[in-house]
Amino acid sequence: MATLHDTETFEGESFPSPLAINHAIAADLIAVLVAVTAGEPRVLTIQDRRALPSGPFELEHRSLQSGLRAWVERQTKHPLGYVEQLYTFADKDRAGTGQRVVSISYLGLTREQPLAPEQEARWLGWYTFFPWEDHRDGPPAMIEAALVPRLEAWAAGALDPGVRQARTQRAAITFGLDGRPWNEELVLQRYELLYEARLIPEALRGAAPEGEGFTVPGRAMILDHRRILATGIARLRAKIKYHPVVFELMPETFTLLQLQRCVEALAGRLVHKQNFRRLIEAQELVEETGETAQDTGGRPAKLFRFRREVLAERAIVGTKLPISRA
Amino acid sequence: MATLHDTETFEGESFPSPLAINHAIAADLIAVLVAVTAGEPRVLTIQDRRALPSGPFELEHRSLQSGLRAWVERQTKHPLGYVEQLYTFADKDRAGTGQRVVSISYLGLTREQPLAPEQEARWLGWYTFFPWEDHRDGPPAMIEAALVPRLEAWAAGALDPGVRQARTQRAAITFGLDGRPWNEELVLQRYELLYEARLIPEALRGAAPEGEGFTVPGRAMILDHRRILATGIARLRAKIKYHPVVFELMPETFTLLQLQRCVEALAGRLVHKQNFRRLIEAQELVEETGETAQDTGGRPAKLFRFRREVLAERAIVGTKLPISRA
DNA sequence: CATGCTTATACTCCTAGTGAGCATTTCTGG
DNA sequence: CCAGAAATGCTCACTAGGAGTATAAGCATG
Repeated sequence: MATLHDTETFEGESFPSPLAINHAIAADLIAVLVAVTAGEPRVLTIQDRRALPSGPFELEHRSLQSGLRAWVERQTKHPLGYVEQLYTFADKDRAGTGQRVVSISYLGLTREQPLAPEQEARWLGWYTFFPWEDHRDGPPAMIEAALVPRLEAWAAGALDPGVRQARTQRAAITFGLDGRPWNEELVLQRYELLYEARLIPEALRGAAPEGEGFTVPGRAMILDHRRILATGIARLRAKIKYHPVVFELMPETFTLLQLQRCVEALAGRLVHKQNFRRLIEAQELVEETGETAQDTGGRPAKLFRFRREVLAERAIVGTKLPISRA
Repeated sequence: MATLHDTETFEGESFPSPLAINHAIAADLIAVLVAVTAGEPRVLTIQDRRALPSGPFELEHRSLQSGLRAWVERQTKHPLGYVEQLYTFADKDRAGTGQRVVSISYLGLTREQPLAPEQEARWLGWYTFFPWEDHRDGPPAMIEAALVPRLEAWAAGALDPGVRQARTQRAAITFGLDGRPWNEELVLQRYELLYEARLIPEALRGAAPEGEGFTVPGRAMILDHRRILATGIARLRAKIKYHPVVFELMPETFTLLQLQRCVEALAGRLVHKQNFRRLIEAQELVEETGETAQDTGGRPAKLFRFRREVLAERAIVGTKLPISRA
């Protein structure tokens, strides 16, 4: 049928009926599957650790979400505790082939299970892909050593002084330079900045021959998979602050320090122990099991379990506007 | 080509290559276009106010986002100040035809412009579709009068006492019953609750013949467009709290009260005037133009303009975890 | 078995943000 | 001149959350 996006008029017919089929395209699902093991955030990868698992668009399921869940659980035997749609990518030439592919990406939280050795899938720490994102021991040295000089060169390379200033400012804000605070949620912005500055191997593909140009440490992935992973990390780092999803990554029972280490692993930065406990307990997110963990290396810690009831008891709040409660 | 989602094994080949085309499906874009006119939040509709504008999946553009922007601006002559992807819907039988359609929905902010009279598109206040969402004059009477009794009946209709209790609790939380606070962000949850309770005409289609069953006030839309609209409203209500997008809905210059009325219109609730001003000025989001508006009916108000620089100066923050700044 | 290391747990202090109300100023319309 | 409507300025009280101190309870080791 005729599509109308060339029509310059805007009359009755100009908006096609929502029932009309406009373009047949190809679609698939891409999953960012996250677990936290031994205090490290990890993602499931395939293809020699260079790709995120992607799968068919299943037609049988009630919803995309349930389709994704069933597919992952069948393929990996990892039950998914939490699933959330991330973003739909359909940029031109994503695949580099001229082929238009729509990829609907999802974030899934799980607990790492042993993978059969013949399987191609591997769990890998996500800081392998984003070494500049782990600030648990302070800002990684590679930021000052490798990123800053190249970002400065990139900024200086702009002809227009306004652009130069804007690039410098963007780098300073996203990477927390010049005494600015580090904002762990800007994962995607940082990746995109490095991409624009052509410091990411993925950005050089097609243009320069592989191997040319200075690139920055951090494992590359195929196509735009690293961007999708960055999107997932950013979403998760934001989410843990107002929704109790961390517990989907924890074992059934855990100590408060384990919980804290898990949050820190995801956020890539440390939190104040006493305040963390105060916050968790004030919200009544957990309850004691009555047991203690003896292998802490110090005073035994009480074991806790997530109070699943809170998911029903509460709705997510979080208000920044001066809203009257009257 | 063969899809692998029936395979129960998980070996090398089980994850198809991301380049593989798994299913050819139909895709379109759906836009929630919002403006605030005369203190009322409005959305652009077509098809006798029963549908959101939807359009073709454009292949020429660099990205989905730019494709949507170009399409809307060409069709409606409304420049879009802000565009954000909402959600991708592909649930089975969304269209009711068995046809699988993927709809990528977007939220766009603009300023209402006159529409040519022959155009099918119409701006309509969004509370026409969600009369229970406007709490600017206190909770609408229709909640107590029309919603609560039917939700109670629905809850009581469950055989299992646990389900009864859960339904009652959900209704109480989402609608702020039993002295609970009203949370304006739960737009989608409220709509889905009413949908599940079969109080929404859209939920009765196909099952019961049209006209049967008690439904609740509020204009219906085709397919799942009202759900998409609810998603957009919810997203916008959340967004205005931590990102300065309201200004995309305002004229070039405005008084602080106009700005406040705009926020209140979107949030569906009132804010404390003095605190609102304090917040806006503390964040240095606006600057005085030097002029005053005389037609306020009282003391003339200073006119302000949005300081666009803040978009570059700042990154969005907002932290709820006890994160150390050291 | 005393000592020191490690971790858990309990309090205290301080400050920025913010909800709420009062008071004063400056306009318009009778 | 007076009432009404906003705009604008200021105070107050409370809370969340950042940071530090102090104490308790285990283990390893000489």
